[in-house]
Amino acid sequence: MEEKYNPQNVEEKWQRIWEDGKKFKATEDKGRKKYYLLEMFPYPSGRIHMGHVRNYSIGDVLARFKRMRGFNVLHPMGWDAFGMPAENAAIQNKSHPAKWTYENIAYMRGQLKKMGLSYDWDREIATCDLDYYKWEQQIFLQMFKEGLAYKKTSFVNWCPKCQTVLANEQVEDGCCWRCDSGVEQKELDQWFFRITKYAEELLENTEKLPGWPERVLTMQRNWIGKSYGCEIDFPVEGRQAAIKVFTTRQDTLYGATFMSLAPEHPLAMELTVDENRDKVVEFIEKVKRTDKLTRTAEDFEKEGVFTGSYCINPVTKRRMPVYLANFVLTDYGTGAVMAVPTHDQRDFEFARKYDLPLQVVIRPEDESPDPAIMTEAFTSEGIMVNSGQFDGLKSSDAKEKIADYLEKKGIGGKTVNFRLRDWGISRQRYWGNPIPIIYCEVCGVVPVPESDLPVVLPKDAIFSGEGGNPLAKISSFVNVPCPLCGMMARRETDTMDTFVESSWYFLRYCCPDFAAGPLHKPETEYWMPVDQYIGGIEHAVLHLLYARFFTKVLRDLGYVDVDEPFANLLTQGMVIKDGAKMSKSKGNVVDPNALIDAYGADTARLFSLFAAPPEKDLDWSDQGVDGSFRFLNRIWKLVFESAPFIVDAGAVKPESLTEDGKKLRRTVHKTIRKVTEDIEERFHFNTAIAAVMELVNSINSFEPKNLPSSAPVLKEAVESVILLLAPFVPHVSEELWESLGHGKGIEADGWPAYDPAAAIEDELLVVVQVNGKLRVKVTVPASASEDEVKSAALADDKVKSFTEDKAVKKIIYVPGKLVNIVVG
RNA sequence: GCGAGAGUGGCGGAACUGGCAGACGCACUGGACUUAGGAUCCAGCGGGCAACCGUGGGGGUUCAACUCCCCCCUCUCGCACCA
Repeated sequence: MEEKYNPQNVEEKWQRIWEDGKKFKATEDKGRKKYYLLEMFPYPSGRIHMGHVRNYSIGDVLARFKRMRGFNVLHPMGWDAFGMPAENAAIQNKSHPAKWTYENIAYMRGQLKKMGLSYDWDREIATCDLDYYKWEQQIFLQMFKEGLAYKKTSFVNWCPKCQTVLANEQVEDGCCWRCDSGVEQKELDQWFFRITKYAEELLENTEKLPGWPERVLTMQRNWIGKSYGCEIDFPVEGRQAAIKVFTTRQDTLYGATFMSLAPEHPLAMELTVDENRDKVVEFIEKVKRTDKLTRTAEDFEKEGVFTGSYCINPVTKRRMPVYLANFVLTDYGTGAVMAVPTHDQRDFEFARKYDLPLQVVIRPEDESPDPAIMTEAFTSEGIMVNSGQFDGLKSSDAKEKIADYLEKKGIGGKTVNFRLRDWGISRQRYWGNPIPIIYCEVCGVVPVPESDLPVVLPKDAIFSGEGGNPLAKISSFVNVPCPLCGMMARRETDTMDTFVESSWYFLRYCCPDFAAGPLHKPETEYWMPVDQYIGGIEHAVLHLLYARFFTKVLRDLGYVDVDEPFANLLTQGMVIKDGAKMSKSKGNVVDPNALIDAYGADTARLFSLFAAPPEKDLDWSDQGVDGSFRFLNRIWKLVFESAPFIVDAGAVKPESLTEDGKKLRRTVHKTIRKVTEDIEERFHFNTAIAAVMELVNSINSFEPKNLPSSAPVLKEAVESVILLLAPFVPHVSEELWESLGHGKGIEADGWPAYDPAAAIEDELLVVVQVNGKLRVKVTVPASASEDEVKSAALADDKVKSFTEDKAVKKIIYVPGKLVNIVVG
């Protein structure tokens, strides 16, 4: 053992031992309890950043901890490798997305290995590998067969110059982020996954995920958005047609004075009378030119246009003018809103703007609002008025009664509505998984036969950045014979959303080499569900909901038999520096490479775990890193200096311990308990590390170290420090463990055992309060009775000075902790 | 606007079911060792001379509140105006 801690030597040595010995290879073993630990896999953007360091350090603590506890741990890593940045880089560098991606993967894999993360690299997956995405095509075909993948038209943000679809984040002030042209709404034929079929189960199962943070579940529930309401038919005047409306406020039905349709509503043009046609067309065009982002912005002005038609309120028989309104969304409900300006704020503003009638139907307990002078809608519950037979009821009761009434009259009825919409997966991009579909003029939409899979992404595309999807310009790819009739047909050139790959990669990790299908049941059955999933909070809804959806689909297709993929979820906070998220534009990025070169991976890991609990944001501090490095040096020195005394020492004999020895041993076992609980139950690695630091401080002040009688307890203390630190700083721990004569490696020797007998206190420190204020602390024997503790408290001189000449009213006693003397 | 979360020393953070506010670390101050120190070791470190005051602000419940309840303020994150 060297006198000085040299992280580079130590880390290289142990990383080689781990890799050569395949120490982290996971093999199914029914005789052992399995633990599947997973961190969200990275996008191969080029280099790892501090967020990765943090995420993977957190995961590695748990992986190593569980292995030391005897679990059969699966801890895999891979790459979410399809996506837009690769394509952009190809355009910029006149290169190919595959080249860029695989180079990045190679570099980043090296970086992760230098972190000493305990992955089973034999299970590595890159989603752009044919061996991965071809199975996804098979799953797609099965979903198509089941009606879970289907095609429909929908509106997208479209840049006319780039000839490409834009995500909301690529639209800046209504213009394309790249060429600055005005963005339009374009109707495109797109592929969708029918996630709404699983809306009910996805919602219900949120109750069965106790290991998920409550706030993530809340966000998912809100996203799915189940609401109970009514569908109501409003007959159109002078026609057979009716406008169907969804509402959760059927109690306000008698106050509906006009109708608002989404501009995309199928009846919009049909109901427009000739003399209003120009204005309506102009309005629809204007809404089409507005991108989704702007349209949903807070300060977006509510505007509309009158179609010239009327519908009839089915209960009041009032004529209701039919408007198109820019704030009504075609995707939610039925795309039509019965407008109740007195009791809905948006309708109120709209009515004021276009001078539409108001009718109050709910009033507060003690006043009667006057529509003429109202300044805002009354949206709370109240008493029904102007509502026929329902007058006088509480509005909450009227909801139920009106729903029943509508059902009886055949005008409408109760219904359940979900906010959740089907998942659009079509992307007009090259670097993604091709959708295995062929369009034949005769046979129509033809799925590629499974025997013809895979549809290989062709290499020979040109990345000019102009004219849309490069795939569509490869004629050998596009022009293929129809699998049914053999006539020339056209291949689908859309690729799948990259969220599809990340929706099932955790299943493929169970059987990454299986060559006969996407998944192999014996392995998925053994490993699934993921016992602990770790990743950023930004995935609280989309990725985590899609992965849950896919798991249910694959269950119903017979591939897996779990309902939920992730038993426990830990969402970690961002890495912050100088008050902002680390980013190139802010110039506050700390490069992991530089950190590891200067201090070693153990220090990088230790600091990122010690500076904050995982779920909170972490404030980066270069000085804090120094502190972590110093701590590892102190440990090194402690082991180096105590080794001569303890290497040959025997086991502790509790009966022959000195007072100081007993005290040190008590600290050791209390620390073992605390660290175990902090890791296992709370993921509070920062306090676990703090506890070990305290133990180290106790060992350093323990004297004498050089006597034979001290050796056993000193040995136990020092070895406990090493073992407790092993999940956090594995390299240095292995080295120190070996230097004390242990040859098998730390994980083989296991997690230290907590001995309750060794942690028992002889004496207790009891806090004495007078009227709730701390006055003194008294030490009593651990065996002292309640009366003895109270007497000891009252006998104290300082306490006496606060209690004399006052009557003791009451004494509160919290066993082993506190006495509060109430005087008056 | 809706939804979710957070406010504790100079800083990061502790305080787990209401029971010692500030563990642990950083920074800082003083000292030791020293040719030297950005190394190491020792000591101190919320404010106030003190009584006391202190967990964003104001009320409340309680013997006791960072913790529970009500009102307000500030900050962060997410979003698909959710009828």
